[in-house]
Parts: sequence; C-alpha cells; structure tokens
Amino acid sequence: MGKERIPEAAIRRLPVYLRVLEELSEDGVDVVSSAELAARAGFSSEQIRKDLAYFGAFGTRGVGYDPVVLSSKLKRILGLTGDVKVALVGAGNLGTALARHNLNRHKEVRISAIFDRDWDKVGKSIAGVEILPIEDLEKVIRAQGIKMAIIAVPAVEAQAVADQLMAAGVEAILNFSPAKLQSRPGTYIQSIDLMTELQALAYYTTPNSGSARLAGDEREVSEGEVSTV
Amino acid sequence: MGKERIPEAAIRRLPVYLRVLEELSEDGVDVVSSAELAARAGFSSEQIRKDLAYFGAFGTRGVGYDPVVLSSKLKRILGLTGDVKVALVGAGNLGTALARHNLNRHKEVRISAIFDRDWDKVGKSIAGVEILPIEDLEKVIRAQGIKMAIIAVPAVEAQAVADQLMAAGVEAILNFSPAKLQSRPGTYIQSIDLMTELQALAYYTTPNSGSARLAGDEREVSEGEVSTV
DNA sequence: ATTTGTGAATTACTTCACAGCA
DNA sequence: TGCTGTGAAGTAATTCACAAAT
Repeated sequence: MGKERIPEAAIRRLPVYLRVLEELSEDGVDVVSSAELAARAGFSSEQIRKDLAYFGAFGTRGVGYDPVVLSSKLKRILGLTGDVKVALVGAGNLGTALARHNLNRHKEVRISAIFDRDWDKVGKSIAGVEILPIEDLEKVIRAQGIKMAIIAVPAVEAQAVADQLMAAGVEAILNFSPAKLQSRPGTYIQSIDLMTELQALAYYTTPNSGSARLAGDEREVSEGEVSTV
Repeated sequence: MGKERIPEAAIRRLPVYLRVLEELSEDGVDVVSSAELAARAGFSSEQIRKDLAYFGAFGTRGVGYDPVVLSSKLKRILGLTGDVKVALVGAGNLGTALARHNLNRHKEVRISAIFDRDWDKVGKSIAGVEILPIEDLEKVIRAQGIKMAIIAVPAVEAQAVADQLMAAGVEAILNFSPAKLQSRPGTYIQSIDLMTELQALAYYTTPNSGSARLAGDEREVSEGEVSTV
C-alpha cells in the first residue's frame, strides 16, 4: 500500500483510467482486469496496478476490478467530486475552442466562468457561459469558490493573469501560453505549449531530401506500440 | 559528445530553447549563457547543456552560445528546415483554433492542408487555407509531400484517420482525440488529451470541504518553482 | 486457475561537481 | 576567471517476476 511518494506521471494517468472505466460502467461491464484496462487505456497492466497501488487495493485477486467501484474511488482520489468549477481566462481561438469542447464532453469538470480583457467580447457567451471583464476575476472566482483555471491569453499577459488567479485563491492552473510562469507555494502550474509540441514532432520525421541531421540519427520511432492517450 | 540514446524529454525541450534563442536573436543579443537561457526557458542550466551535448558542442567555454548559430543548429537537429508542412484533420472547434493559432505565431511549421468529412465545411477556408474533403487526404498529402499531421476529430474516427494518414506517408502525428491510437513502425504518435489534463489538475487542489481523499494526501505542490513551459 | 499487489531489478532522466578550454 | 561539456552520482519512473488471495 502507498506510503511512497506518488509520481506525477501516475497522477496524470488516473483520468485516463477513469474515462475508460466510465465507458465500461455505461456498457454495464461488472468486472475488468488490469490487462483489459491496459489495452483500452494504452498503458501496461503492471503500470496500472502500480498506479492504483499508490492509493490502496481496489481489486479482487483472481477476478479484477469493478468499474463502478473503481471509477468512484478514482474520482475521490483526484478530487473530482461534486461540481468542479474551472475559470477560463482568454476567449480567443483556443479559449473558445476549449470552452466548447468542455461543454460537449466531460461532466467531471465544468468551465463556469470566462474572462477576457477585450470589452467587445464581454457580455457575449460561449457554450452558455457569459464572458466577464477581467476586472471581475478575483470577485467572481472567490464568490464561486473556484480553485482551478485555464490560461489562454498571449504570452505577455500570462504572468499577470497567473498572479491575479493565485491572488484570488486558485490552486491549480493549466497554462496554454508559451510563457514560463512563476508559481507561488501552494499553487500547481501545468503548461502545455501546443506549437512547441508540434515542432518537436518534426524530429521524428525523415528529412525530405539530402542534408542529414547531426547526432540525431539514432532517433527511434514506435515499433507498433500504442500511443499514450 | 552524443553517442548515447537521446531522451525523448530532451527532444521536447529543444523547441523551447529554439523559441527563446530566436527572441534573443531578434533583440540583437550576440551571446547567451546556459544560465541565462535556463532562466528564460524555465529549465536548469545543466539540463540545457546536457541536452545540447547529445548533439554536439555548440558553445564557447568561458563565453556562452551565439543565439543565431545555436538556433540554426537546433532547427537543423529538429528538422525544421525549409518549409515544414502539416496536415490538419478535423475543422471543429479545436482544429479551427489550432489553424488560426498557427497562423499568428510560428513560421517554422505551417498548416498547409485542412481536411474535414463534413461537406458543409468543405470549400470554406481557415487562416487562408481551404478545407478539403477527407476523401482527398491521401492524394493531397502525397502531392505536397507532407510528413506531419494533427488529428482533431472525435475519438471514434481517430484511428481510421490515423490509418489513412500513415497510408499516405505521414510519419509523425499529434493526436488531440482521447482515443488510444495504434501506430505502425516508422510512425511516431504523440497524444495530448486536453480534458484529461484538466482533470489531473484537480488532484493538486485542496478539497473544498470535508471528505479527505485516500492516500493522496501527501500530494505536493510547487514551492515557488517555475513551470516547464 | 487466474489476476491482483508489490518488492526487486531495470531503465530513463536529472543534478552534481569538476575538468577542460577560451 | 568564467562558462561549457561531461562522466559520475543521484533520483524518478517503469518493468519484471512472483507470492498472496480468491
């Protein structure tokens, strides 16, 4: 049982397990093995068992896991209980897409407040949520008790927005700007830089013609494995 | 010098270094230390030196790196030379946002073809690029010599799209669907599941009231570090 | 008979610490 | 002197392999 430090990588896999388990629950499946879960989630079965073991023993030996029970445990572990509200700052292309995307899918987490500094956007709605002026950020976040936020503003504004969010009591931030953000103690910041991810992809392609790269020629490419969704 | 295996983590940092170096180049900076680079990129200086060392020795001892020279080397290593074209499949909220996002920023990589299976969208343009029917995918990708693609379609369609892309000669795919994709040898697939990332964030927030989580209470939160952009 | 849960072994990645060079 | 480049050391994460449980 888990008295060791929990790898961040394990935490980030839990929501994937959760999604698969909820699909299985809906399909009325009443038992699933770590091997089956592994096949559906795209990780190894040992990895799944190890990740779960950090938090306790949720399965039955010789049998497997109950999707309903395990998904409920995972939600509890992740803190996805009740109505988890998220603030979105920046209603540009990406922010708008994220808000609409969120509407369709997941019920676990809900974008419940959207802010933008552009007064032309204020008052309009995305996915049924009204865009508010950034000046109202702290007031609204405190009133709603929001603890999570998404930053989808240009790089130059990102740190200022992060500071406002942290001042308003936000404890976890998903940052889509390419800026390196300074966090304060008690706040977790995860950054995803989409254009940087895209550029890194190029490394795994073969040069179109001539001109080999430097040492990078032992670059390896998946041998029919499964990608980590 | 680099005869060891190159960590995937290092590859994914290179584009970040590249962005910082290009900013410095534009500002006319003619020398930068790994420490300065580290501060701007959000990693440690040793990490940067180690990452670069996998590919060669690009600096001058006692001095530092020339931003123009080093950014040129990094582009070469990553394969970001000439006109790197990317196909985008799926012109929904996220796909559209990515296409517009790409237009504004990076010149290194360019979305040069967009596909959607919805005939209402076909013929329209995003960021100056016409949306083509998915039936034309292989023909267009081969004609343009495209090696990289972005999948932004619903989960159920994702594997079929990936198969078509691989059949058309695409070697690296950035997958935004929550589906676990099977890749074939010679193709690299990187997946980003935005909703899953968002759910993982919840783990790092404190429970709003009552009901502690399971073993997850030794969850740690950054102590004023810097996030990895 | 089958599948979990887990220490041990392995592999991957990062940080240290300092020799080497301008 | 100052900063790079790099083996060695350390830490983190994954995989192995098998005992425990039903």
